Amino acid sequence: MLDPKLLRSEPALVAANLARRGFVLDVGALTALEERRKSVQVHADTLRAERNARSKAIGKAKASGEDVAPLLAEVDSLGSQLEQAEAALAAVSAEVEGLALTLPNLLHESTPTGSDETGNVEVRRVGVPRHMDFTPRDHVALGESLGMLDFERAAAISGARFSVLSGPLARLHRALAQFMLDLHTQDHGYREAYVPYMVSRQTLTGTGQLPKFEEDLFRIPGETEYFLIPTAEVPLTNLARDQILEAAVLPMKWVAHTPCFRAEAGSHGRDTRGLIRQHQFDKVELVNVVRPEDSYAALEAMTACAEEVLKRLELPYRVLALCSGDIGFGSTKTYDLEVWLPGQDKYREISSCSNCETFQARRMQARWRNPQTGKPELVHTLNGSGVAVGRALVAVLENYQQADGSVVVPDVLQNYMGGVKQLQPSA
RNA sequence: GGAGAGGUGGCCGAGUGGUCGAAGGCGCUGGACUGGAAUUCCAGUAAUGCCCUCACGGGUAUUCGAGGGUUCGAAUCCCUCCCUCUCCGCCA
Repeated sequence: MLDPKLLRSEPALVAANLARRGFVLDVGALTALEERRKSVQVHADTLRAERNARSKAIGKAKASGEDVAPLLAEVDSLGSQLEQAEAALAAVSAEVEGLALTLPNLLHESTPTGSDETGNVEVRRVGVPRHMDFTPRDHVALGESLGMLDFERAAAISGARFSVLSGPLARLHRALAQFMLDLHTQDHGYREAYVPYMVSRQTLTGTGQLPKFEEDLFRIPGETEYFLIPTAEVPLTNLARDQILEAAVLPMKWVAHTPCFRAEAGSHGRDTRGLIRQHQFDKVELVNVVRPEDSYAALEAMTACAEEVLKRLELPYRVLALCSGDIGFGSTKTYDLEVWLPGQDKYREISSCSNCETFQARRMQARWRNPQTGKPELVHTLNGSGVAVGRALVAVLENYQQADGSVVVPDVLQNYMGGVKQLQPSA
């Protein structure tokens, strides 16, 4: 959510910023709505003040034993007037709120302008794709020929966009997650968390997935409404919800390994093959809750933490600064990490690190006590994948494949594989 | 699932229809005392909207788990829901 004060005082400025996203903010309509809200609220407040004053007088009169009947008569018509005014206020407030929740975040000045992913700017490229003197296969061919990856059984169990991993491949998947968790907790100062995978509507509103992107989520019917988390960003960031944090506890650096569930609405026909786009996938997620002045340094640091995963796995990748047309709803600035996939002969997204500044904090009422002012102020929140486990598995399979269809286990994972150094068919 | 008890400020906790944004305590901040500190004493100490003000600040409204209701007036009474705790049952 944007700062309502800024929205009121500088609507043109806000509109100009959002226009870089291709988002059209109707300043005239917004201003008119705001004017209406203001007058309705002042009216209701005035009536309420009147009523309060008179009620107080009645109380005093009663206490001193006077006859309160004439006072009661005076206040007679106030009730219905106030009721009407409050109903009007509730209606206009709901309208304002509804609008506010659907506005995307302002962009940081360093976010490049562009209309779609072709406008993203490559910041750096790390590692060189390995030369293969054979035609590289994609992870589906590799996994299936190893006999460890089964989309047919998954389809029978659940339908499209699910997978079954088995044997050493399932273990490799687990090894990747363990490796990432250990890296971030031991070397990067993150605190591990185990969090709910089912969350409330309010929680998803806090991080910005709702109300606008409900069709991307899985909702569980039942007496209590739950949604499956689309990312651990949701529960981790909401750890700060409705809190006034002491300055000393900042920055909070959380890491969690969770499954993620996405309906992938609107992506029919995209990445239908393989593990790239599934309804269920695992991810190791990083979340920072920081003082406002630290958030851009934190974004660089968090991106470096995600990159370290790929460096240690010796996977070639590049870093993109997402442009205004491709960046997420709640983010002011985002770096995507794209890993090299020989099977697709291109770089594919494996991590996304974003600074949300106060956008989520305002929705969640996540604050800290600023020692300078002594007042509660909104924190900045950041999130980043560190990294997507399923896609990391894809990258390992494709980059470490051998001519004979076997796959070498990266050095840093061998301890997690009980000494297994290579995935062989029929293992 | 059954029975009971609760949810009040940063924290603990009093408050069963009016002068209650809310006693008291803790914590925190400032001041006095001290060579410095502890102790002690004094004072201050919620958020948010709107209006006025260049500003300092002031006014007003809302907020006592959430939402409805009763009433001139609700932290307080009624209804629904959520959450926490205790005991029992069940269970991983």
